[in-house]
Amino acid sequence: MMIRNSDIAEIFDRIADYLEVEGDNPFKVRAYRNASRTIRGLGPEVKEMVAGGEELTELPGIGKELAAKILEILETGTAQALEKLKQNVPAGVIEMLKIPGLGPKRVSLLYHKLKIESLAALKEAAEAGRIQALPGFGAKTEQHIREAVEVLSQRPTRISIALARPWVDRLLDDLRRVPGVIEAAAAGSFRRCQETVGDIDILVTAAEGSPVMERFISFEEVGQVLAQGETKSSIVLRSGLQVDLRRVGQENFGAALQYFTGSQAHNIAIRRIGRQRGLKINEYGVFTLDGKIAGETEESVYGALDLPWIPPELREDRGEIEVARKGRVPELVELSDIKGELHSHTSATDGRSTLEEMALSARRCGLKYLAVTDHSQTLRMVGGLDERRLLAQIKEIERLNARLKGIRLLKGIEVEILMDGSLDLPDPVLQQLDLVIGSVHSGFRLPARQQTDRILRAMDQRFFSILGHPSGRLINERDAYAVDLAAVIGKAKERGCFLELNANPQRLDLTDTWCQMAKEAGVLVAINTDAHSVGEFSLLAYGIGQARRGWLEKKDVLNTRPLNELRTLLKRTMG
DNA sequence: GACGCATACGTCACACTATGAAAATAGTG
Repeated sequence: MMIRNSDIAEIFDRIADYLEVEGDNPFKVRAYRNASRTIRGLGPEVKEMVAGGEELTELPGIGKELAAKILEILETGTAQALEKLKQNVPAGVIEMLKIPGLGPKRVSLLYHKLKIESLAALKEAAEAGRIQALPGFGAKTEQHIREAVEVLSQRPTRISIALARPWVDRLLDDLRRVPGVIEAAAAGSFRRCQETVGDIDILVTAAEGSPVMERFISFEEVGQVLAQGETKSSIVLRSGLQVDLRRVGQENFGAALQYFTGSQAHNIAIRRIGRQRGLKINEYGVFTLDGKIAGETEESVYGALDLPWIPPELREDRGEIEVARKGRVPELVELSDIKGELHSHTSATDGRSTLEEMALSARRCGLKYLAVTDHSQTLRMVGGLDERRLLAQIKEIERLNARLKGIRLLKGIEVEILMDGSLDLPDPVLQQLDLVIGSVHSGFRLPARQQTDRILRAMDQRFFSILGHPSGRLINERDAYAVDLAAVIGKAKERGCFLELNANPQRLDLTDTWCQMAKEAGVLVAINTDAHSVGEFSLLAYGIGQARRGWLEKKDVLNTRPLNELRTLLKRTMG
C-alpha cells in the first residue's frame, strides 16, 4: 500500500476538522493544519524519507507526536486518533463544514442542540424552520443553508486536472513498462486540458499476448475493478477516481485517439461531415464502402475529411471545424512562447520564498522577467505591504536588478480593490511601480451590479495594469463572484489594460470562453502563475492549457512579449 | 500538538470586515 503525502495531509486535516468541531484547543488544531501544509508542500515522499532514515521531526511543525502518527499512517493507512474521533462525532457532521457560513462553532451547535448528523438532516431541519430558532442563527442563515445543501449535493464529482495529472503520469509510465505495449496515451477531457476531469481515459496499443489488461487491473492503487475485458477495462482508484483503459491495434490508434479524445460534440460534428461524404468514421478508422482509408494517425482521420489536424484543446464544436475547413486553425500559444511572469509573491507577504530565491528560480525556468506583486496592506492576514514596506521592497528590487544577470525584476503590487472600487494604496506610491495588479479578495457576495461597478471603477483608476483572477472562483470550492465580465472586457479595451488568466489550477479564471471573448475584443491576456514559492512557476502549464482552450495565440498573450515591448504596453496603464 | 527555554510551562502569525445577529462567526490568501 502506497501512502502518499497527500494521504497523510488529508488525515491531519480531517483530525483538525474533528478537533475544531469538538471545541478542542485551537493551537492543537493549528498544529495539525500546519503539519498538513508542511507535508502537502513537501517535494519528496515522506515514505521515501523514512526509508532513507531521515528524521521527520526535522520538518517544521512536526514534533515527536506527529512524527509517530505519520509512521502509524504509513504502516496502517490511518491514525487511531482519527478513528477515535470518528466514533465520537458522525462523519456527516464534518461534512457540514463544507457549507459556506457554517464553521466549527455553528456546526457544533447544530450537532449538539439539534442532533443533526448529516447534510440530509440539516436540509430537513432548515426546511422545517428549526434552525433559525437557534442562538446565532436567523432566517437568512437558514435560507443560505437550504440553498447550499442543494448545491453541494448537485456538485459533480469532477476533480481538478492538476489532481488527475500525477495519476495519468504514473499510469502511463506503468503501462509503458508492460511487455508488448507499443503506445500509451491519455485521451478524454484530460487531453483536451479541461480544467476538471470526471475520469481518466487511457488508450494503449500492444502486441498480441501482451498482459496489459491484467497489469492494469492490478495497479497498486486500484480500489475496485469495474470491468475487465480484452479491449476495455475500468477501475476505480482508491482515491475514487475512475480510469478507463482501451486497447486497440496499432493500425487503429489514430482513429481511437481521435474518438476517445472527444469532445462528444466535436465527434458528432466530424462524423456528420463524414456521412455527407459517404464515409463512416468510428474508433477503428475511416471507411468507404470499399474499406478503410484512414485511422493509423489522427492526421489521417482529419485528412480523410480534407481537414488539417485540430489541436485537442479546440475540439468542443465551438467553430474549430469551420476554421479548419478554411485552413485557419489558430496557432495556439505554447509554453515556450512565455517570456516572463507578471504575478508573484514573496515571503514579504504570504509567499514562502524570498525575493532573491524567486528571481533565481524564475531565471532557472527560462523566464526573462518577473514581476514581484505582493499583497497590499488591507489584506492583513497575509501581512500585506503598506507604503513604507513597499518602498523598501522597491529598493531591494533595484539592488537585485543591479546584481542579477539574465532576469529582470519588475516592481509591482497586487493591490486590493476596496469595497468602493478604490485601490488600497495611494497614487504617488503606485506611480513608482512598473505595473499594478488589482484583485478582489473580499466582499465576494456583492450583487452583480455592485460588484461590476466596483471592479470597473477600480479599472478606471489612474494606475491599473491587470485585473487579477477576474472571477475569484476556486474550482470545486467557491463559485465565481457575480460580475459582468463582458463589461469588464469592454472596460479593459477602453482603458488599454489587461486581464489575467490565473494559471493556478484551482483558479484558471479567465475560463476558456472568456479568453475567447477577450481575444475577440482585442484585450491581451496575461497568463500568470501567481507563484507563492519557487516551485510554483511550473503551474504555468495549466494556464497555457486553458489559454489554448480559449483559442489564444502568442500575439494574444501579454507576457509573450519581450521586455521592451512589455514595458511599452505597461506604461500605457501607468498614468 | 510544536517549540523554545528550560526540563515544566507559556506561547503559539495575522486582523479586519461582511454577514446577519442582536453578540459572534466565518471568510479572506
